Amino acid sequence: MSDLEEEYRLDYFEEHGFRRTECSECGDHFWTLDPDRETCGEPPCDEYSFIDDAGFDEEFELGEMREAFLSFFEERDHDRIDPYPVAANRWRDDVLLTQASIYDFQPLVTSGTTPPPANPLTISQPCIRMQDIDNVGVTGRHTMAFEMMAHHAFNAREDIDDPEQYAYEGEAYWKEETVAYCLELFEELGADPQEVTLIEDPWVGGGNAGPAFEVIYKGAELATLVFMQFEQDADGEYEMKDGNCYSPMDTYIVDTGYGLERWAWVSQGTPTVYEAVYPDTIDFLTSNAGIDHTDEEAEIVHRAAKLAGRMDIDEAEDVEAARDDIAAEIGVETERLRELVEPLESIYAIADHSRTLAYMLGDGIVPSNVGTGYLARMVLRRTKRLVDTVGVDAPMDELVDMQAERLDYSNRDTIRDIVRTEVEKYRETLDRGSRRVESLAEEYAETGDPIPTDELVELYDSHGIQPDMVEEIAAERGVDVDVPEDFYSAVAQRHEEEDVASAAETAGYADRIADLPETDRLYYEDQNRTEFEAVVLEVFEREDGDYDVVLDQTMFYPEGGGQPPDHGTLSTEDVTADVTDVQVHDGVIVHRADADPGTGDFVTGQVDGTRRRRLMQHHTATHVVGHAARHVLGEHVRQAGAQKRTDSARLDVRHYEPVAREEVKEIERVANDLVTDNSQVTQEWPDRHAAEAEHGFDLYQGGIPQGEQIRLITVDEDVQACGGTHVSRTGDIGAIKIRSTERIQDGVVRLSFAAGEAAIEATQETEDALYEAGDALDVDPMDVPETAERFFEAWKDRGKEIEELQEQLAEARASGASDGEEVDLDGTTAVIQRVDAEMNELRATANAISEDGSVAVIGSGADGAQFVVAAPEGSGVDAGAVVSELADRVGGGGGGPSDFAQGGGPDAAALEDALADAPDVLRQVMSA
RNA sequence: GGGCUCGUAGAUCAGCGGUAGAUCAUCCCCCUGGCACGGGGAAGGCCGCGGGUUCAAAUCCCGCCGAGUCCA
Repeated sequence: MSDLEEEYRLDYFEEHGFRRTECSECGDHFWTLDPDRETCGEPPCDEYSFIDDAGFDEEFELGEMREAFLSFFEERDHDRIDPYPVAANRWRDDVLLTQASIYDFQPLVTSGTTPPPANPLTISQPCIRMQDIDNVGVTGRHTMAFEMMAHHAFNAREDIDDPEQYAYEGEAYWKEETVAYCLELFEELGADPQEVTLIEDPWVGGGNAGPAFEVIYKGAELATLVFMQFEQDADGEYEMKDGNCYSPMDTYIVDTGYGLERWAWVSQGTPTVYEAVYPDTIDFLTSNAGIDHTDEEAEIVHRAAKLAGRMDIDEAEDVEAARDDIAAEIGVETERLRELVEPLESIYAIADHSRTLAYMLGDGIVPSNVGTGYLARMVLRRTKRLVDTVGVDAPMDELVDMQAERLDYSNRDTIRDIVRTEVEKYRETLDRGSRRVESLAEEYAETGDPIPTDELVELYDSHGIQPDMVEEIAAERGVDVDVPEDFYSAVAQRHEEEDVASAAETAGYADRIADLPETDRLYYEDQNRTEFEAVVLEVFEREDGDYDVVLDQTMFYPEGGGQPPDHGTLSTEDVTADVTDVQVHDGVIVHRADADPGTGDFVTGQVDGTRRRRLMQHHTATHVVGHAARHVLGEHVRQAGAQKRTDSARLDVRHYEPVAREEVKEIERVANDLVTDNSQVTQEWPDRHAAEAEHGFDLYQGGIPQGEQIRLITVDEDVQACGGTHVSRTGDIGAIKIRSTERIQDGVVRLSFAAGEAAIEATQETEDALYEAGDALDVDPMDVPETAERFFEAWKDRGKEIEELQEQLAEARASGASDGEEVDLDGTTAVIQRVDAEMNELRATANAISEDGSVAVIGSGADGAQFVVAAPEGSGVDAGAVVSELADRVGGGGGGPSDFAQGGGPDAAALEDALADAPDVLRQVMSA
């Protein structure tokens, strides 16, 4: 195993007089200019020394700092790149949120598949790290939202067999320049280089690794310089700290990260990072919450923050532990300190969370119960709780809007709307929750037991009610709550048994087609042609008897982008094979055919034109409907999935509330206006970075394509990266009919629609249903709604009337008792009667008789054989036992409480005999 | 994407195989000089929809629709 030590020996250090030494406290190796330095500089080995003693010549606000950084690197031949969205799942599917600037370039750029937008480049990338959520506000240094300033260089080895296989070649720069830039930046800002240390700290992440420096200045970690150059490899010669082995890659990448907030903080020397980042917001929130400290109190808070900053506090729990020490050092009671500091901690967190929400919602995340939407919902609810606890009296949408304004988002109205909707939803959840907890607390108040853990887990997991809320409500009713220390792991326990379905291994194509050339895709050349000539390159016989045919070129569109494959035929002079499926694997298009056209032969391909045309209409219509939905519902609307068919298509779209009927009509109108405009639908193949720069990541609503060139489809103002086939003018769609909308998940709405002939068919189908309903009701179709309503009302009235009549009839029967047999049972009268009617009537009759003081045994042969037995109180007859015995005689069963029972069986023929035996049965039961 | 919970009167919920209930709201009557309260009564239900099991389903099973919630 090679050690990485050599990797850190740079000429730069040699030339500038740096020395390598080992920290006397933690044992890490680091580089320094200071001949006397013994410790690495990072807490806990050293303390923060910039608080009240700013680290640079000038103080920088956030924007100033960002500009200083970016222009510094611009002056040194880096291209400035616009930041990417915080929703990283807009361009990659392995993560939800952007957590570092390098996320922007993974995986396609780092692997060398796609060129970077510029090389080298500099960027200030907004990031969100949810894992820090508990620390925000409390530790003084953690923020959930932050900007990672960075300079990146993408390099590829030239001493390999085929340097051209990568999207970039040669070396922009590597370690020497990276370190030099970093220290030059410090010097330019007026930092004392003697106080800078570079700690050797190998980096590992996402299957890659490499040497790295943590750059520390006055106790604060201000930059990380990562030299990504290894990839995971079981046979690799470098063993990294994660225990895996790594070997060198052909590409090697400079990945740096400079935390903008920390740089601004160090430049200002405020006690906490929040005061440097959100001075205005904090002023607003403190005055709004009515927090007004005396000079003495302000001094205590200031000293406490300063002390906390100096300590090694990396987690919120550490703060709690440190609170006593801090209070002692300042000379105040711990409790007093807590009262002063805790509201401020909440306010810091509110400021940070509001900014996080502004980023998330500004970048188009819609709150939901899945994905990034869920994360946004969690942040919003947490913020709302903090706002309520600390007594801030401003609406949430205003707090978020303040940040959105600062971040210069243009969709602020939508953001406010979303926040208001979410807050309202949360209020409803809390209402529901407290009602539930109240009734539960009352239940346990009666028994005197504490509310057990499994009830708590259930409340949290299924109803979103936090244990502290349960405690609060339960306490009002004097009920204890059993909250275990490891509550959240008890919740996790519940999820542990969930099965992890293993993905079925698909297609054994990979090795079989690896040597075949990529198929020429004729369907992009002329999307309206259906006939073509080709040469058969290879034929594989399938296990099911069909054949997989590979051609040199094809007009057949393979399944992709939610568009199903073309069907059609491949013919030679001898054979005509039906094509029923077309798939693409690594650029090789495979046609599934029911006959073997013969390898090496010429074939004539014929695509099923009707099917293709219908699919194209639906595909273009999908773009049109998406565009119309965006127009009507708002800019946040984005595709969350789509499927096209020959008779209909569906488009799933992110939206935060149900789509109203009026909105559906409006979308339909806008969409059909686009059809009427008959504008050209164009395709082009621009460079991907040029396309991204011009149109943004909204291009990738249908998925993220690979490669340096991407295919763009433009329909009116709507531009999307799309591999599907499209009609050439919007007029060719014919018509668009939205058939239904439904809520797929919270935050996702499905629009189902039909285009072209299918739209006509869909309309006809709906009309048919209406006509049939009209026929059935014998009214004009237009009168169906009114008539249906009238009929439904009349039907309900009749039900009530029947019930009333049945009761009257029952009473008449009971008082008349003419056709019933009366039996005397030790002073109590029993009436045995056959009434061939339905159960309701039987019950009513039995009830009426029983109310008159007699035992009732009613039998019916209307539907099999059925009995109802009712016994007045004190009769000594167990109705359940009687019914059970009688029902047994007609081949069934029955039962019920002793005063009223019912039952029956299929054998109607035995009913009379059973009723004849009833007196005996009654006597038997009474004596039993 | 997966797990869990819930759909019963206008609202909130109970019932969880055997006659559909409570509270609030609504309407009427009584009490009062009037109001609040109190008392008496009435009206209000495709028990989400569709299948299945059963002599019998609001209740058990399956599917669908709708709502909520936790996790990745």
